Amino acid sequence: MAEKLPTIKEIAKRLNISISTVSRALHDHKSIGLRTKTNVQQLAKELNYEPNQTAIFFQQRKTFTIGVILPELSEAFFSSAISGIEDCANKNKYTVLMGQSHDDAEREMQLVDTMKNHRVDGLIVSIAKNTVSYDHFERIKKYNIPVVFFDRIPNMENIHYVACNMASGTTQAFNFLRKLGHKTIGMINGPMNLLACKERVEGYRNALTKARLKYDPSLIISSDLTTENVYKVTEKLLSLKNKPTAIIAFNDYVLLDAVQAAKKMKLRINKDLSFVSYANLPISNYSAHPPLASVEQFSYQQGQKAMEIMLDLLSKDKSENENVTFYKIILEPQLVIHTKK
Amino acid sequence: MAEKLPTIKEIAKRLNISISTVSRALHDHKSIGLRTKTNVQQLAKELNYEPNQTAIFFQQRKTFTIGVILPELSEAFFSSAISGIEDCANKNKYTVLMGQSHDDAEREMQLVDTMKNHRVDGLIVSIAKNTVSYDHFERIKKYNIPVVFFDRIPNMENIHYVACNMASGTTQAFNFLRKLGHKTIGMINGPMNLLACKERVEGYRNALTKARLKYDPSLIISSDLTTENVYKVTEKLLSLKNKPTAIIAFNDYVLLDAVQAAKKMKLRINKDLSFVSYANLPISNYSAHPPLASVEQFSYQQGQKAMEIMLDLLSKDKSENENVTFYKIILEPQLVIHTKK
DNA sequence: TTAAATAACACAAACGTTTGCCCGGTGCTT
DNA sequence: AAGCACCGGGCAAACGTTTGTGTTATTTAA
Repeated sequence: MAEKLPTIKEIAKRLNISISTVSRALHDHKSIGLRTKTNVQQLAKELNYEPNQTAIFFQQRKTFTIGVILPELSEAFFSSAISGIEDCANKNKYTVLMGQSHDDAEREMQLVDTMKNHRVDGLIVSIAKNTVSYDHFERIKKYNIPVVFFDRIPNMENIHYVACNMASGTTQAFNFLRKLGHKTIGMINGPMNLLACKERVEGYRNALTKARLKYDPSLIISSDLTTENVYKVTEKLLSLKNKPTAIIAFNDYVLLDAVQAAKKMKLRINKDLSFVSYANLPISNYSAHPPLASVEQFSYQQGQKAMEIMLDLLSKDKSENENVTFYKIILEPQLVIHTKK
Repeated sequence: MAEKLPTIKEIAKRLNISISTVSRALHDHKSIGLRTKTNVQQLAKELNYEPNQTAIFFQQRKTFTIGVILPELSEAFFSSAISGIEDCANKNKYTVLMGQSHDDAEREMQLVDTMKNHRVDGLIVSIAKNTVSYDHFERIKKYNIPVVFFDRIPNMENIHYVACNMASGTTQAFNFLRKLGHKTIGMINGPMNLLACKERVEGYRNALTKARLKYDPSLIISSDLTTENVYKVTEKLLSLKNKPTAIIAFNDYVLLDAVQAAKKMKLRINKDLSFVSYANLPISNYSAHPPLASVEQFSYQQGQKAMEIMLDLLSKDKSENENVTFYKIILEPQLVIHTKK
């Protein structure tokens, strides 16, 4: 036990040949004779030789590692997304170094630095909800480490990203509720520094305009997404003179809290007040009060797509990267209508 | 753009001093004069110098990286666990390299190899449900890479692990149902190669013995945990002559499927048939048919504890590791009784 | 038969750090 | 004045691999 791991140097010594020959033999290089080639490969098997990746990483200036930074793994949306990332990475010989920002901008910064020092080949990020400064992302681009964002996109120019068209999703949700007869529709939105939140407003207003309805700004409230705040915001919405009969909730988690708030106010779900939300997480299938419909955001696919973009970026050599066009992949979300059981 | 990253060599050249002096200056080594120390550090800032971790990893034979292999990140139990691992790792300057086995033993093997080649400092694993050969784990131990298992523990000697006492959890669940008046209690168990499943049976039988009841083996059925199989197994249980009035489900996901199966058979949940399950995932708080109680397995804490053990293992030098005693941390699960809303 | 091509391998540099050891100079003690 | 301890710093090896450039024989073409 605790034996030294075998190296090509060791193999070379035993076979009395040079290190470079061993290296080439193991790579099936054509300039090595069949005889020595088999000798080397056989001895390698015997010794249980495994190349030391850290040495290779160092020498090749490439780690075959992708850093993934996201807010919170316990959220189904993100665990599903990283699952898509990892599956795609794994198929292409990459591994995933992961870190959670816990929605803390400071920690996100540190993670970016850590990953940079680890010399990840690329970075896939879904930003923290309170990230407002993007210096750390600007910095890392200088290091020639490509960055691909997904779902939570910062407000930056010239970035690669994949996201869902939340405007369209919101419009779908809105129209769905309209068709059910709802005239006054509220929305619990998220922090406005997230692109997706701006898009939600956009989609909401588009739908209004198309329906020739007037815009009441008080019907859209931004929340910081904490349980307490969602309660507060929900109560606020339901206390308006122009009181909504339906609410579009930021996501399925927010929905759960909003439902609780509404129940406390003695409202009957699906009678006095209906809900639609985003994400379409598995929980909504089993929930006591599922939303009437949910905007599916295809988290797994978003992760997968982000990784595919990354692979493409990495396959091009740096010179090409200079004036590359930026990927902006917009997936079309899909309103999933939940049938009553 | 695409500038060469600064190295200590570069700094040395500019300051016309030796490389070793730069290295020591940056580490605040006492044998370096204050003058040169500040010079070096200042220039390092200016050039935006960052040490090349891949070089350091290589040189130090240590990567400050922990490999984590688990079945499925989309399962809340595991995403919560890895969350605990990552938080603990991050606090201690470690990063997490992660891989999903998707409950496939073959892939698990590959991941172990990949991680070994990446020279992770340690490995934390929750095994795939169909893993029966443990060669890959035996092998990696030879490489002096410590392995800590959690939750899904293989049937091996001399391993470190942290798990919940499922026997005790099952006994708690059983007694809870007994007190509610249930006489015939079924159990949907998982694959018997998992230690936790054996323990479930053990806990079940212990409770029976203590209550001086007879053991009916047909009331415990192993499932492979797929939706179809859970349906099948549930139907089988409910078709017994000695038909259970309550079922202990393997976990909250299995519960969901079992409930559906029961509903198809026109049974009224909580009247004709009651449920208790394990894991206590968030979904059970919002579910339409939550279990009467759930055995909390503290996934986050399990992950955290596993990482703590790992840190301890890594802090000891190899010589000590030879005849180290093996950590077997057993967390006491807690039956959480769900109050009716 | 001779020059040229090729096959098969060896040499050594390079990747960026860390670290044990060495060395010249200064100040202090006897 | 000689001995000593330090202080501040340089030299070079080592970590394991890849790869461009020799260096030989041996074969091939002319």
